[in-house]
Amino acid sequence: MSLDAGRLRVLVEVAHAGSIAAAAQRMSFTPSALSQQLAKLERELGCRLVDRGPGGTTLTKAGRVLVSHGEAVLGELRAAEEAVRAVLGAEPDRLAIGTFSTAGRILVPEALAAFRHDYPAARLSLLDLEPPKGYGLVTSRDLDLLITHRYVGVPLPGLAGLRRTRLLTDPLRLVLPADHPAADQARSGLADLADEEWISGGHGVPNRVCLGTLAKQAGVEPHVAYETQDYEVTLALIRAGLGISLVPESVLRRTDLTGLAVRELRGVRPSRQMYVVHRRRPAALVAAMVTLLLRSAETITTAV
Amino acid sequence: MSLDAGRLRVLVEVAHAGSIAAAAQRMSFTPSALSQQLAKLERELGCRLVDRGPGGTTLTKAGRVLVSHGEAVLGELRAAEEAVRAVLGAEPDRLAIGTFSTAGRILVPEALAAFRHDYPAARLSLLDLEPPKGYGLVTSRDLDLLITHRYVGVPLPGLAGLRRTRLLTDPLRLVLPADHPAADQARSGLADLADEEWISGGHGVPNRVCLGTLAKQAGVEPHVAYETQDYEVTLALIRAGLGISLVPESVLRRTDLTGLAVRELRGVRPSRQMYVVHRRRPAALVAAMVTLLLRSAETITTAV
DNA sequence: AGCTGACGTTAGCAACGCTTAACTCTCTCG
DNA sequence: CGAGAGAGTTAAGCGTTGCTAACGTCAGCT
Repeated sequence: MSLDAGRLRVLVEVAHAGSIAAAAQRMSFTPSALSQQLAKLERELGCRLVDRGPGGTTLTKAGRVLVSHGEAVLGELRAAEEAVRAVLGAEPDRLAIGTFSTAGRILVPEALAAFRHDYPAARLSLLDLEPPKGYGLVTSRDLDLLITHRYVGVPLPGLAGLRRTRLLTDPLRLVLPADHPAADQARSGLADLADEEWISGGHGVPNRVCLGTLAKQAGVEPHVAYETQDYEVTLALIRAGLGISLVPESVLRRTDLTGLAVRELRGVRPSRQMYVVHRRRPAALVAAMVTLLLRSAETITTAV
Repeated sequence: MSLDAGRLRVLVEVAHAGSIAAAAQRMSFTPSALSQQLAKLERELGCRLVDRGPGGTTLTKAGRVLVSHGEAVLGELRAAEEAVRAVLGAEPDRLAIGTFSTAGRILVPEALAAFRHDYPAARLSLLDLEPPKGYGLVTSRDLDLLITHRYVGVPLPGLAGLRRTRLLTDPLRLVLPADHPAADQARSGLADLADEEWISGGHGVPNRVCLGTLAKQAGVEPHVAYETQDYEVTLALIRAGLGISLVPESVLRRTDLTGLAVRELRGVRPSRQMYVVHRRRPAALVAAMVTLLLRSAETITTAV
């Protein structure tokens, strides 16, 4: 006897949604149904898969392993269905793209416009995802394409059977209020800024990890006073004189910079790199979109 | 809504067994149950998957496509289960090997003996399979290892995510009765033997395809009077003076050759090549067995 | 304390899927 | 040529599965 694909789907959905209740809503079931399916799955395997806690569930080690394999199973199931439809003469016309916020503003629109022109019949869907999430959704074919990034110093997620192409390198700039004392120098070292109040992402966010790594190399520990994921918010805080931050070049290019001073860090050249991730043997639509994204990235790079 | 893995399993079993009734027996169900599952699968997809004929079923084009993807799904399901067991500390101890008859006699026993010595706790299972069958069983994890062959001129099956390693090249010899007129010459061409009665496999059997290809190159058409898959039978027929045949070297080495004359074909050097096929990222047991098989193959080759 | 939100449990009911038993079709053999 | 065997399908019956609904439990919060 073998595992049931339906139960695996439940586990994967619960893992993605973060709680049984949220997954149940997505799947149009009652939480009870999912809970029972999970319990049965755990009974079959003889081990716990999720740790039930108030405020949501977290996966056990076995659960994480099973989720990643479950995504592969779901992906194969969809591939099977798609292959039969292809035999019947149905061209795939759906393209689901996952992207992080900045890319969604600076990289995707241009590519999407060109794509609409080349394939007017294609049905596009977009999903916002913050790195390093989303790899599993490509494996399970919920996404055809994932645009993600990685700050240098943060390890890249392993790609099990996926393909990853670098789109562009996005250097990080030091941004401070225009009237800040350090704004006079063209370059400042992290050590010189040890007493500043920093603005960055929360614990574990790549953003924050990168800042921590850089500071550690400089022998200092930054004081993060404000935590936000959103670079627009970050810039507003800086403008208000509440702190300083490292902000990607690509974000700055599309923003009003009045009241801000943009400098380079001394000694190091931090950056984040943007990638596009898709399955091996991409369909025609996927390959076309990758090409357009690369072109869009090139436009940005050469515009520097 | 998506395909059901259980129904895919039914389709795959039916494809392998060649008929609904045979698959039902293997799965301990009634033919009616499988028939209903297949019907439902066809209804869901909106196309026929099997052609019902008296004396068995054959797959439609869509059916063949779905079977190959179904095998991938089943393989992922087993991989998922195995991965969880691995997290729980269970070492895999099962090794299922598929082999064709000659290899089962000349190549496998030596490797198997060494394997038993190195891994006494491993549970081995063997399955007889005639090439080019068996690739799908590796994908679906029914087999961990497939020992197969291919006569030159016969196309190799495509390997979707599998790895194939050549074990050895097995030259084909012309075998005729000891008192046959042509037995005097050390070499004879196929054109010289155009009027002989040949012994070979049935239509579509690689054996037969190879003979046909060689003969076509020589501008003749062989008259196949006796059809058999079994080389022992073939040799017995030759000994009885009923015909001649091409027989692999490896078969001849383990057989009593009295009453037979072994010669080489003039002009061509036909052969069959033996391969071992397994999944990417083989488990420790699989990798060890491959090594032993390669060593066993080397022993045979150098013993020439 | 009492409330809220999230999860687990139990009872009940609907749907699914298997078996039994008939039927169709084709090929085979006396 | 008609009986029989083999393969597959269809219809009816029934057990199992898996859902919902209502209730029970526990942690954190006001």
